[in-house]
Amino acid sequence: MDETPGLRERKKAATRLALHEAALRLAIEQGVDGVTVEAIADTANVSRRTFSNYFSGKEEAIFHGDTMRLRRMLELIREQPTDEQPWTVLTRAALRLTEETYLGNMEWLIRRRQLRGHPSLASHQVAAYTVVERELAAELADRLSGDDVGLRARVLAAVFLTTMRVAVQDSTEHPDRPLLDVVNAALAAAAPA
Amino acid sequence: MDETPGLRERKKAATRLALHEAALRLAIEQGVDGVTVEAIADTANVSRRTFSNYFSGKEEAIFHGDTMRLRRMLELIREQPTDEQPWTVLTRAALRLTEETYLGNMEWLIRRRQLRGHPSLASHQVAAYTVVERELAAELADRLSGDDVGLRARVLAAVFLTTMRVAVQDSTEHPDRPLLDVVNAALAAAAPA
DNA sequence: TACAAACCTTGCCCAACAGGCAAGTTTGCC
DNA sequence: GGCAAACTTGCCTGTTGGGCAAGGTTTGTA
Repeated sequence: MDETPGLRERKKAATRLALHEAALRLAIEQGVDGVTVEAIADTANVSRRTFSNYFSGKEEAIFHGDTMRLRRMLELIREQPTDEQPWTVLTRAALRLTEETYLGNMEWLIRRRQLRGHPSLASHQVAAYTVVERELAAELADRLSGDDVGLRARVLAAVFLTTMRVAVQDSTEHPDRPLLDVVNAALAAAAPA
Repeated sequence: MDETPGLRERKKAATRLALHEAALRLAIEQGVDGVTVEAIADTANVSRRTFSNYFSGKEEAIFHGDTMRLRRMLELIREQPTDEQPWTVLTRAALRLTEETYLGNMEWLIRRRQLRGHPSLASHQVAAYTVVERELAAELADRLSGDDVGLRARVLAAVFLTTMRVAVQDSTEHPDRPLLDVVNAALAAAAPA
């Protein structure tokens, strides 16, 4: 374990974060279509060309926060014993992640909710969630047995991620209800037999 | 019921279909990135500008086949009695749709499978499936009762559609296995408690 | 049948964008 | 210190989405 992953890596993470935050802020302020990649890059004190080295488009930059959360969730899943019921593992990871979100960078939730009313983003959010689908499926495949392990793992991963996505979406539309509640209810509704 | 929805509508449907087929064929032949919107429009004997009147990008054109299938599935769902278990309704609709796909335009399945190996499309396929999510959720909400009807309907819709998507994806990667098998197995793995 | 309104297609246009390339700069490592 | 790998930047090109307005087509109505 390298405590400090090297200056280069830290700088990259910093620029990526700066770009993400600039994108998110500008998108909230001026609407997604009102923002240009150039404006985002300027705000992050970086050239437009460099933006392209980090993200393939503004939407990807906007959802980098979600991406980081999902990566963290993968960790939480991998940390758990392999002899537990897969859905139990997933549920626990989801709830822990939600707690962390509240304890730590609650910022995320707040700004995330302000994206409400920019519906053109929906498809890109979905895309962000499906990026980790294969990775999660691979992890789950190790925890399954019987027939069709590959397919069942993919289905389980997709079902879980889509449920999390719906929970977050629903939560942005009902900001008064605690996210933890929504996640709980959503997972309960999706729990496989 | 109007048997013939008018000349104008028929022409539009024809153009849309021509664009879709051109997009699909060219994408299979030359790879998704190797095709320009202009080439697609040319092949369909229509101006580049007109393409934009029908689709927002080549990927949307490519997945128009999936979109039509999903619209058909919505019909199959609406046709069913409202006092059945929602998941039963969904399962039945999925199986009927799969049968229809085999009986009628088997073309779809064949060409669809040839898209394997163009992974950049994955996110757009997901997008195509989520377009109908709200519509399906609305339909399901009428068939649910109890608490959290709105959320549960959205979760159910999302879970079902994502399962269908995974089934189709998996089927393109295992072309030897009948699609009906895959759909069955996927739905069984996702069936909620 | 005539005709007006609604609707489609097309060409022209422009700002935005992704990404290849090469020169200059920074970081990692010995 | 010094070299190699990696990163940033500017420049450039082909592609793209979509606004606009001039024509042509379809539809509904009289």
